[in-house]
Amino acid sequence: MAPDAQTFPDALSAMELFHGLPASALETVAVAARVRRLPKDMRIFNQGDPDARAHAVIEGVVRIVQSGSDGAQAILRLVGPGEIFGTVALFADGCYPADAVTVSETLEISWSKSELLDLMARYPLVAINVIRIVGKRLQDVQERVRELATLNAERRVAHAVLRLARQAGHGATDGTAIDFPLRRKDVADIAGTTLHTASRILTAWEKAGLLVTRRQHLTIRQPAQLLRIAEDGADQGGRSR
Amino acid sequence: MAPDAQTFPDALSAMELFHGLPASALETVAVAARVRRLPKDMRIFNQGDPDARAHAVIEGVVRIVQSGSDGAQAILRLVGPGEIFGTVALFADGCYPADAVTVSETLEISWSKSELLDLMARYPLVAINVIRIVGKRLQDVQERVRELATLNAERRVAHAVLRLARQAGHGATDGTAIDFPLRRKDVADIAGTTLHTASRILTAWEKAGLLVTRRQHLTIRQPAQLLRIAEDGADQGGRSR
DNA sequence: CACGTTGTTTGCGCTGGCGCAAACAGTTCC
DNA sequence: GGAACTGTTTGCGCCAGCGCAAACAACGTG
Repeated sequence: MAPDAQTFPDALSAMELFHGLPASALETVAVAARVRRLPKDMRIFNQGDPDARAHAVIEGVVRIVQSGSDGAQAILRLVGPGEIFGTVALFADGCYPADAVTVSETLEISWSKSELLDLMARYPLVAINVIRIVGKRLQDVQERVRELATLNAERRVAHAVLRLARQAGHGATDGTAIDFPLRRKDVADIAGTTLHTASRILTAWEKAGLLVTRRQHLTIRQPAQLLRIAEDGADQGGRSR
Repeated sequence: MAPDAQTFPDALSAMELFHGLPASALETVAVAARVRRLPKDMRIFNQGDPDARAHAVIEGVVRIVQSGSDGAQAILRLVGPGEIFGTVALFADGCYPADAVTVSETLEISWSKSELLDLMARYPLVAINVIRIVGKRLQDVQERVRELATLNAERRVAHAVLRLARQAGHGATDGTAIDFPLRRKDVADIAGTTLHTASRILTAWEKAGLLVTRRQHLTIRQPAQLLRIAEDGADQGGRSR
């Protein structure tokens, strides 16, 4: 697990960013990179910081949060292994548009702007990969805009939970578990609601047997039912009324 | 105004997509392009259509709308002259993620996937431009996610109106006018609220003198006050309570 | 083990803004 | 000019879900 020359090429070649590159290219990439092992709850960068770098997660999870002038904040994304983050800032105004904080202990790798530009110039495929990655993310976020604009709180939470499961779900015998600490507040900030409403909804689902929660931990038992709530808005009658 | 060889290079060189390209490259671009003049309310593509092309607006405005399984829809973007749209689909799954409909008569230009890839291969700068454009858009949409998740209806409408003014505002003597047809329903679908709520808010603002509306037309008189509502949530006391 | 910290649940009241419905006002078409 | 259409305003009732507050539960720490 130590960040040595052995584990790197594997981790790098598994990244979508470097998909399709020859092994020799990965060497170049590895040489240019800065790698850090970060403890839990470590701030990697803050909203508005200049001189952005291109980051990626090798192990662990990073939370991307945007805060408003008031305290209110929205979780834009949870970044898992193999995914990049903080990269679009390089090509826009150079300032990070959100905060990045580790959710659990994380192995992070990053490149400076000039290093990334060099890589893209040398391997144009990297640029294509960036476009594909950012494009997919744009589609995701746009879908979320529609959800926030048109769905009620329960359906938004359902979408949030399913998205988390799809992205970070670790299949267990008794369902799909999310294997990093996830607070009620986090679910709320992802779904665009309050801690209280999110808690009530999750509790109701737990009583209906759709999922199980331990402190900061969540396992989905009946994804089909959740999906139905997310899509139809059909509550299965599990909640008291 | 006719789409002839004279007007093209000008329009193309003004596009951010081709920023920094030599004149000779623009010739290549122009040759590969398909250009169409479209009437108002024409559907350019539909959500889910395969075989996406890369589009751009030369004149006019195009509305990008995403619809849910129920009728509810959100306006993701209004595309003005010089802007590209429908392009990220090329690099993702090849299917358009939303509908595109002309808001007014529009001169549209487009390229097929292979043509765009050729252009990017020949002129790597185009790929960089795409990344910058999509990156900026991603930042915009992410900001909107936070707004939808944390702000109340009035502040969301204020942000929507200001965004429209910034993007498509035509400065007149008596304020900033938006010079394409804009219905109350459109404002609502942008701000993530209902036609009724949007109407009430705009009417209140009109009574307070912040803006003037004629049918499908809107002129901002006091952007500073609007900005204050958008930022602080400070209602200027113009609305009766 | 006692204590502080952090996360979760839940009751209660209140309100923003949604939903319905109806009237009204420009526009286009015949 | 009348009729059909499209867009806008507004009144009214209601409820989802926010906000407050308080109790509870799990965890870490000395």
